[in-house]
Amino acid sequence: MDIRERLLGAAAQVYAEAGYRGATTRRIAQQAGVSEITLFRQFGSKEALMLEALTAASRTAVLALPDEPADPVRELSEWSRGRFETLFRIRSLLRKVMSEVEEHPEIIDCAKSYPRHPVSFLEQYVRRLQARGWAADDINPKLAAAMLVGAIFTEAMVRDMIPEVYSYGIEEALDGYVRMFLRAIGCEAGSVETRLP
Amino acid sequence: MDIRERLLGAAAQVYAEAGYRGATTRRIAQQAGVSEITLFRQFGSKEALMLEALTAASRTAVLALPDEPADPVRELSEWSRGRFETLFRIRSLLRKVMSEVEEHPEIIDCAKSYPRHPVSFLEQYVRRLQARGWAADDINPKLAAAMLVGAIFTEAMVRDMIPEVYSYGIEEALDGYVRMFLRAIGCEAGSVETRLP
DNA sequence: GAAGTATGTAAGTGGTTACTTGCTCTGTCG
DNA sequence: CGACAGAGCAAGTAACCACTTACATACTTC
Repeated sequence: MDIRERLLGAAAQVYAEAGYRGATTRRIAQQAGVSEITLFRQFGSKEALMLEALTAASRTAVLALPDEPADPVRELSEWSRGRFETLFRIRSLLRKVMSEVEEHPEIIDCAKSYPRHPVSFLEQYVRRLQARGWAADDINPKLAAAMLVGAIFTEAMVRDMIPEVYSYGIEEALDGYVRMFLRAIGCEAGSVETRLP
Repeated sequence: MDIRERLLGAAAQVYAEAGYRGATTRRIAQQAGVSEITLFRQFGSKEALMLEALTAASRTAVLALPDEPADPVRELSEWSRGRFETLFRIRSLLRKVMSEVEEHPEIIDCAKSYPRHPVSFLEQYVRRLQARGWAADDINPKLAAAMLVGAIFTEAMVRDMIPEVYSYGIEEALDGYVRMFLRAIGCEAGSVETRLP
């Protein structure tokens, strides 16, 4: 593999493990299997390396929801599961970024290369459900989306930290969240099928 | 004020700003307005100081919910608001703890001096709603509690980081969460009053 | 007033950090 | 074969880290 890419990958991994201050150039070079001097010759400084590494690492595509809702339970279950898995996979890196944004605001700018935030995908989906009469009109779509996404986000962040609180299985949890979410927005289990042509 | 307490407070504050590695003994002593030597004479080492400071800082009482539910909307709104304010106030410290648990597992042990976790308070409340027939029986109380608490937690953690996503007001958000939560567990707006004697 | 306690200043310990300099090795290309 | 580019090695820079020693100063307490 290319040495630059090895260094970028190692930088992201070590940063996820130890944060900015803990990600020493020595440790990154060792992880990449190259000498520390090569790191500086390639990127000039630790800051330049970390910025490029985090920008590359935050390029994770957000799963889309169908434009035409057909089976909300299935579609939302799959989407929630994908959302959780993405967040859970990068949870260490996310926790470091969250804790260091105040000190290094520039690191969130490269993480904000997101074209759109997951909440707005779900928000649009809720709007479409409302448009077809499958969800109550007095629901604020943005708030509803934020609630489900927030619950999933918390599972991904906290689950492995306080296991005695989050004792249930993740499958069970996501299914439960989706079911309660649909009830909350007035999209009951049987109501969709009966309204289908 | 006592010098020990000043140092403990300063340690917690600097830790919340800069994390463990960034909370240098020099900076803590400066923040407390004492000399660095006094810090070491009082606590022996940075580690001992930080452990004591974080243990003290995590002693935040969890608001209780009434044993006898009477007005779910009001009771849950007040509880959610208190929960959010607590989390939002210590959000910087929480973010640091979350990002450093993997490296320093001992810091979560002192934070776990919680007698009970907020989720279990809400879980018990949902059980009591179910016992009186105010909530659906097919709802998993622990999951329901985790969903609302997770949504509030996410608001407290992320709100000030990506304001363009969380554009609505926090009052509006908490009210919406409580309303959707009650719908989700089958505790509709009018259903409680009609069942009251 | 003497003794003891708590705090301060000054200076320095060894270790680690990001980063640099000078030189050597190794592979590729003409 | 010879030129050259990219990588490594050894050593060293100044700054910062947690922590220590030696000594002076204030304040209380008997």
